[in-house]
Amino acid sequence: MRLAAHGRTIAAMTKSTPAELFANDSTVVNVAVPVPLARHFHYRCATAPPCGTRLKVPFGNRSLVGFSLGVATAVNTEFELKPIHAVLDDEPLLPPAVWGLLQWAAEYYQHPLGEVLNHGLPVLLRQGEAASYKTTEGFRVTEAGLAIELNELRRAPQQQRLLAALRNGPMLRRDITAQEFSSAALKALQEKECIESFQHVPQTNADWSFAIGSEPLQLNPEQALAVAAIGAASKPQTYLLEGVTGSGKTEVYLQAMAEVLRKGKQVLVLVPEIGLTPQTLRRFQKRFAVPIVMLHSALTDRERLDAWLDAKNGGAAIVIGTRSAIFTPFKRLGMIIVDEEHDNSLKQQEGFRYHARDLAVVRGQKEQVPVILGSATPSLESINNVAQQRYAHLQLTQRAGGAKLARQTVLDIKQLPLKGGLSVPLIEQMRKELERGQQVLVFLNRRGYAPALLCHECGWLAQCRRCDAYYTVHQRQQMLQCHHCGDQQRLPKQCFDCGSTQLVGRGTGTEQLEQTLADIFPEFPVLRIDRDSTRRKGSLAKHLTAATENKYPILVGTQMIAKGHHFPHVTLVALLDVDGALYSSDFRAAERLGQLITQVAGRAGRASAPGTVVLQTHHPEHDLLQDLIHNGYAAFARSLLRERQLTQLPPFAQLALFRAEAHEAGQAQSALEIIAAQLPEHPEVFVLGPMPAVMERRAGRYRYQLLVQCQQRGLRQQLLQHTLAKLENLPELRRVRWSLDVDPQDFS
DNA sequence: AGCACGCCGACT
DNA sequence: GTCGGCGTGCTC
Repeated sequence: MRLAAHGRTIAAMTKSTPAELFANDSTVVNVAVPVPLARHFHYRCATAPPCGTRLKVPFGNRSLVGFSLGVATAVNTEFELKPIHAVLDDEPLLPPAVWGLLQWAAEYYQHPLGEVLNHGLPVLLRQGEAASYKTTEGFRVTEAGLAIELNELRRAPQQQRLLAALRNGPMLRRDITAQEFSSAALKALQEKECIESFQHVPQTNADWSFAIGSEPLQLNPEQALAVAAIGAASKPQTYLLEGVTGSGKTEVYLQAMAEVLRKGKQVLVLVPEIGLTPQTLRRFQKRFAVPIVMLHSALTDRERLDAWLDAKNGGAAIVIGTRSAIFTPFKRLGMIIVDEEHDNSLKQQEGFRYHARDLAVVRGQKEQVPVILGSATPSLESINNVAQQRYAHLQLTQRAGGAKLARQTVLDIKQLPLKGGLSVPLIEQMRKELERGQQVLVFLNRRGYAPALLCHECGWLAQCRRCDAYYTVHQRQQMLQCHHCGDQQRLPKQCFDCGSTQLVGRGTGTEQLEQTLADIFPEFPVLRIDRDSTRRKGSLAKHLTAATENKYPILVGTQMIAKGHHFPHVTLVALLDVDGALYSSDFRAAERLGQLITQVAGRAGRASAPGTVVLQTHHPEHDLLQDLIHNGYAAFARSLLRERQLTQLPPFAQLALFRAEAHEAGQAQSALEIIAAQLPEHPEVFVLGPMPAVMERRAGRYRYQLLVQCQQRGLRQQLLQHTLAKLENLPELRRVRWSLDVDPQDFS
């Protein structure tokens, strides 16, 4: 139906065919459809569904759920429009604040509105489910069922058992079948009219009463000041709560929240990863006797929708969730808390690449609620926003209970022999600590046995066939594994090049470190915590609990242990290899290293046993390390910030990164050249590239990048908008995968 | 993103 | 002779 002869504008259609003029579907509605296309689509309908309601619409030969954007004006199309299939909501699905936030985000991140709107919804709503609790069938005993003697059913033991169970209270069908009652027994009892079915509706109360569970803790002066400042603000604003590890940030959150909850308002808490939430949840539950809802990945789609509805209807007082929870609708939002605001996992790294912390600040402004960004190691962006007086600064410099911050030391390992990554002085220091009955934490950010497999005779290294990377040796599984594309193969016995059997692992991973430590300290059990040792569900929590008890004097871990958990018995923390980040090409490497070291150091110690941190390095004199160790993260971060200003890097410049991937390097590169050619010349805009990504080939694809650097956000916005519109239909770009990342966090 | 249409290899 | 590989083009 694309032929011009068949094509008619709406105007022409209504003029030429009077029958259609009076047809029921003469209105045209604008629809945002969840496809990666930066345009909207028009459909016919009788009366335009209100803007913000979901519609079911035909799209190609499939049927999609999209959002009504209201009546379309100036429709002039060559196509005959299709009618919408159905209107799914009576009223706009999202409250204006969330709708506005999603519109804002689509524009800011230059991502198609249809996909952005879709992203803000629980899966079931994306699929067109009604935005309501689902009633489920339940069963309860009748008068007759109560009157009957259980003995009368002795010849039907199944029925007897079920009736007895139901006499204790009604049950849902799914619980009945889950408890191994037969559905035949259920049916039989129902036919005897001993039981009846009813529709169970989940609790939908839109209100909760505020009650304190446990008493608030006594605040130190700094904490009290922070809580008071948040409570006393005449106008809601954003706060950066910068508190050293163990300074009691959570207590400040709790007491600031109490005020909000007391007024009957709801609180949204964003956490970087869900590994932390059981702890946080327990603490919140203990303090407040109010409904708390968690949004985590283990929920079923229905549970997630129910939680979403609880927030929207006002039934949930507190919602704790990861980054996508920033789009949760609330009936009476009163505060947003972003814990560990520096954490990279708050930025989505695929598709719709938004930063939940930044959106939290935008949402706080839109809804006029205070936003608290908390961290022991704030991002340079947030520190700069404090300096620019966009955020209020709240500082906690004292550790709770008088605990001292760990003493940080540098251990020069130049020319020292290493045993599985450990230097002799470190081993001796560990031995001292262990023999005093203390716990030791060894941090190594590399899982597996060894990061490469080397032929001792010819120097050959086992290289991934799909990436510019070496395979990691996994000894226990007898496998080679590429940590970049997931490719696996059996551990070879012979060199592919010279056939030698002298194959050895080069470098050290946590698996090897665990073994080495077990050999050196046979009397002290070792516990390893990394993605490999905690693969099974719930085993991370189990490992973390085991680590806090004193059963394992030696802890080995990766990134995973750097977050949230506190190990009070640990008095010595060793970081084995921090050198990689010192000379990285990524301008954020130093910031991340400082955060990592400080966070890992903060896992240790308590009042009676302050900790020591040992950094093994080949560059003990490096300015970054010296600055961090002698002046602490706060000062370190501020000197990095000055450096960023001199070099005109974020937060003093606004970046956007185009990425392209293709099976041939030339394709990826020329795609970005085409994009670069579309970028308008401007004296305040710098374009860098196209250049190959740090790992040029990954999973069989060549990857290139094009960096756009701007002084002003507004300028960047205009520029990107203008450019993307032109890219829309370029046939040269169709063969490659390309994407745009606004405020890129990670350049890999 | 999906999904169909469309031209070239290893299989009943 | 077909089933199916993924290149390329379109979606109101």
